[in-house]
Amino acid sequence: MALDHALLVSLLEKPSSGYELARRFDRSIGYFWHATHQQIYKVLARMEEAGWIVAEVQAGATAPDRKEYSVAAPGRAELSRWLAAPTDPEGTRDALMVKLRGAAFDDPARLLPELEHHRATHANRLTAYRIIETRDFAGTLDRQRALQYMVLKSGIRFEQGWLEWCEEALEVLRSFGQDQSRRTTP
Amino acid sequence: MALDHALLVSLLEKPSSGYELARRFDRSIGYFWHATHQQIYKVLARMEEAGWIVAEVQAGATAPDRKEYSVAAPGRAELSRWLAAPTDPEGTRDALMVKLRGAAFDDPARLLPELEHHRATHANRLTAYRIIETRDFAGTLDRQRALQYMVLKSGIRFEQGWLEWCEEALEVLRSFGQDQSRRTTP
DNA sequence: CCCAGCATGTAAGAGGTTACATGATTGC
DNA sequence: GCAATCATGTAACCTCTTACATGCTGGG
Repeated sequence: MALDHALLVSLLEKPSSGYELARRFDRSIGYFWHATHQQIYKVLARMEEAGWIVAEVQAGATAPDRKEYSVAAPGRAELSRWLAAPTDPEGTRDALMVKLRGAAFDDPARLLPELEHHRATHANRLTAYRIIETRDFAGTLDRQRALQYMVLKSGIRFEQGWLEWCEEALEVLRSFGQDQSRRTTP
Repeated sequence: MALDHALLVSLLEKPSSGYELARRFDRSIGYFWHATHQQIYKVLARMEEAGWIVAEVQAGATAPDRKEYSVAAPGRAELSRWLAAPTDPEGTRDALMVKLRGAAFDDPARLLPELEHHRATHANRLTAYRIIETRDFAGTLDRQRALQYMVLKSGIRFEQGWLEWCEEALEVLRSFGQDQSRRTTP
């Protein structure tokens, strides 16, 4: 149930419409939590009914009237409660790892494009993060900035780790290319 | 739909009952993909109906008869197809990052126990991986072993990154402890 | 005139979690 | 006798994804 809280934080940072939130979940916030607009609208409606957020309807300007949500006192209280409540680190679920172990029963070389694609993706993300780092987090930071920077830093660390691992995995897979045996269990 | 494939790989590595698979998903396989027994039984039933796997019923020994599943030709074909099909690196979803950004609107010190818990969890996992590493992956490795080792290495890299990041985050949070202002937006 | 962007949603289905349910065997 | 382990599942519920649906405004 953490999408609720991600939206609360997002709305505290800046009151927004569902549409705007959806766009932010495709960029900045999306780097550590992603969600589609369908999900977002549903959760916003639920939270409004619960009184966690309030909508200010801005009529006239747009086709369906724009609704700008902001966090109400109960929403703030709920966020505060959730912040102090312990959560276990989430279990990993990575299809690529399954594929690697599965490659032992197929031709490992078929994974090469996949791994290269992953490497490229992680390299791109790392570059994007580095740009944000120099642009937004140089010099002295206030408390909010410092916290945001910690989040960005986790992303940087993470992507760099992935990148290095991809290189290593590619080397290992390529070293298999020499021998022509196709399966370990034919 | 990747649990199907995780189970196929697992059954190729060793034909098993649903119960055994569930236990392995709580340990070795669970390090990169977790699933409950309820899920596993459902997917096994579906895959058996689809002809991907076959069950050998071992009657008599246990209360509900034990069913040992192994992968049939169509299952192998499906796995092969999936291995070559591209998948995007999955989007991150980390509640801890949401909490960090949320802490700017609350007392950041309340996150300390959570972060310490995370640090401890990642430290424990790292230790567990290191033990597996020395025990199972020393010396020369065949192809299957080399692939498994790559998976383990990603886990090690990952946990080490988390660990270092946790230390860093704890230091930053503690540095806030000096000033007593409670909220950025009161 | 058309397309991109803004803005809202509904609906069906797949996947995942939590709780419930049963029953034999083995070791203490 | 009791608890742990082996072994199978069902049911309710929630979340997430994918597809569908509508309609205005502004720029080229």
